[in-house]
Amino acid sequence: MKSKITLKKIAKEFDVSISTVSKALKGSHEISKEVREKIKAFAAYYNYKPNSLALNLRNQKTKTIGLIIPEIVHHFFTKVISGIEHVANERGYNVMICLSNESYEKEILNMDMLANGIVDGIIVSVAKETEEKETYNHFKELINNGIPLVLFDMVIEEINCNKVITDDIGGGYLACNHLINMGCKRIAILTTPDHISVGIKRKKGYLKALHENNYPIDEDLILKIDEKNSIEDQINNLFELTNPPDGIFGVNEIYAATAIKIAHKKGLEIPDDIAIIGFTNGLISNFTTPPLTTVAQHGSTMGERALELLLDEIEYQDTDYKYKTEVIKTDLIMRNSTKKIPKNTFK
Amino acid sequence: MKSKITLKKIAKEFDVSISTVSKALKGSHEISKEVREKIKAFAAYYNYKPNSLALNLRNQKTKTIGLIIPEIVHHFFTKVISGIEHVANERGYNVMICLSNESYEKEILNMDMLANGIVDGIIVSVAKETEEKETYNHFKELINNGIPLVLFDMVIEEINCNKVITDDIGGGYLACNHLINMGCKRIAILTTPDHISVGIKRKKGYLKALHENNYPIDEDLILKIDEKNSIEDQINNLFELTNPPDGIFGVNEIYAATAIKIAHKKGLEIPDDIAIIGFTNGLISNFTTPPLTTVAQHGSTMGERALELLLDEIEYQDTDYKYKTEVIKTDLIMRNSTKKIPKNTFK
DNA sequence: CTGTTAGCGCGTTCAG
DNA sequence: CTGAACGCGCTAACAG
Repeated sequence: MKSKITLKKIAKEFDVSISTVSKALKGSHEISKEVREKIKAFAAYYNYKPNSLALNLRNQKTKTIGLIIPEIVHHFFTKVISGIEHVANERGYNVMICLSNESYEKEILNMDMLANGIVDGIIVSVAKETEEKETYNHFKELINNGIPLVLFDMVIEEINCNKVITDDIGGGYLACNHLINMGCKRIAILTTPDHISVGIKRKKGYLKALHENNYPIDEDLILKIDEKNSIEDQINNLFELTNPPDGIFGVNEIYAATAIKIAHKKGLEIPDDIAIIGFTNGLISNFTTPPLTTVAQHGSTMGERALELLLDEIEYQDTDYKYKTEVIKTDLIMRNSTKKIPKNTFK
Repeated sequence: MKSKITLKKIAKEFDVSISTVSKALKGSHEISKEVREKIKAFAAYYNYKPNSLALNLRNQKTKTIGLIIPEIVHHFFTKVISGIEHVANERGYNVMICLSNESYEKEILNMDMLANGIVDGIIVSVAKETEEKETYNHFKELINNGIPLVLFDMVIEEINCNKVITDDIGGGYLACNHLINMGCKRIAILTTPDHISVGIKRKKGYLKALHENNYPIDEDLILKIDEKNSIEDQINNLFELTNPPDGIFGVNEIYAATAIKIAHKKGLEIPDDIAIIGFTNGLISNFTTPPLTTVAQHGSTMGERALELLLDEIEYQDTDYKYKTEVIKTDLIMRNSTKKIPKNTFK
């Protein structure tokens, strides 16, 4: 268990000064060829690597950026991470990933940790609890301390920084409109409670599509799922309505996949008796029976853009930097859970 | 964009020395109560936090550990990360996650990066390419440099360090045995090419179960899937055999779920015509039709144990530390893809 | 061609 | 009670 080799040790070995070694290793012509080669060979043999801590301290930058996400067991976030890693590699940065577990406390803990000089900038998707509490001082402090911040996915309007968001309204519209085109007459939405902004936005898109097509809005068909209780039970209630839906839009993959599961249990045919569409093109969608039509969110693009914006800000020289909000469009991925022959054509 | 506050700046503010400030903030009784309070108040107001880089450099430890995994878009790895994060939090450590993308080069790059003083220890699941190449010098160097290393999941026998592995043989045995108990007569395995050790081990368990039950071994039923080509096409061939299987064991979730998909296409009933079992209890298994019986791998337990072992080594004082290999048992998660009435009882 | 010095931010002697 | 000096490992400006 020998400890790491340092400039100092090499210097002692050859009985020269530390700076001579430093220069020699950088191939400086100030140092005689002879000494240079000797030192280089020795360093190579002992696998010398400059200590990053010391370099970072000296350069006042670390070439690493911090990422705080609420949960990692989500396909969307893993895609975001892939995107971030991708551009981080290209531009010579490292990524430090932290999980807030949707907790306000842990989000702050993570931010404090990262802010102490460890990273050059931070990318955050805000925890649900923080969004609920509506206390955002930790973000403001961060910005006050001059540490670049990019929010993505779950963002906060009032914080002045770069942002990357999904076009949730457009996506919700896309989904609902698709069901309408497929001939559905009673379209339900499985959404989140009111404090989750992405759920609200996707619902807004849903309502917009209904409105444009002169569909009535039926509150019975708007199910706000409380994740503290059984998701299956709540969705089940929808199927037991006297006037049940013939189309369902789940604002995430789990809700939609669970709806498929329950439809099967009820002996309904998908998509003939009921069409189902999800949001986020994750791992599950491809393996349900039938495969789930879904609104793709392009997580890795979001990750890429988020880091690019962050690095722009970090590496920006002048003082007139101005923040952007990028909206990433969604796409419809057609699969068999909605391949319904339009009713008006046939029946 | 004011830059971060430091001891130096506080010292200048009150016209005292840096060390006075340092002591005051630590509540040292060497400093007069008056000065102490004043400085503390000022520091709190400006949200002073000691620079981690400087601390780490001074203390020669960083309280962060590195994690290198081949891929993040895998439910298993996200569970491992959760487990690691969990004990990291408890014990005051941070985690730096890096992706090797199954590439030998990137694995080395990541290790070099982490080894330069950034982390106190490293946890790795070896990339497929590394396993294929069988060149493990980077691990040996790391150990030579005195940096604690824990391998998990994809491990290398010949490297002398702590290890945490799944009981893959036991799991394969469990899966195959279950199919036998369900009355399957011709059991196929969807496995990996021969250089992937976990695939080999799961197959070994499968063969053991066949052997114990006096089942013949039919090479036609052993399908080594080449992921460079279409998984669906390869599995499809299995169904077209003149003597097709009535039970399938997929060594991972994707293979098993794909088998379900194809069985549907062929118009087969699951589990009556064909029973299917997977490995790894991921997100997909719960949402196939029927839900997939599977061998659960306890990723988060593996993560917890891996970090615990690493911290044991890091914090160990004496020189007689000896390495362990922990084997994490698997469990059978019964769902409907194998709920077959034993043939010998009925038919 | 080589060495000295200073400084990144911090904590810890040791003198005063 | 307070401050100067040192060292963690490294680089860069400046002397020699």
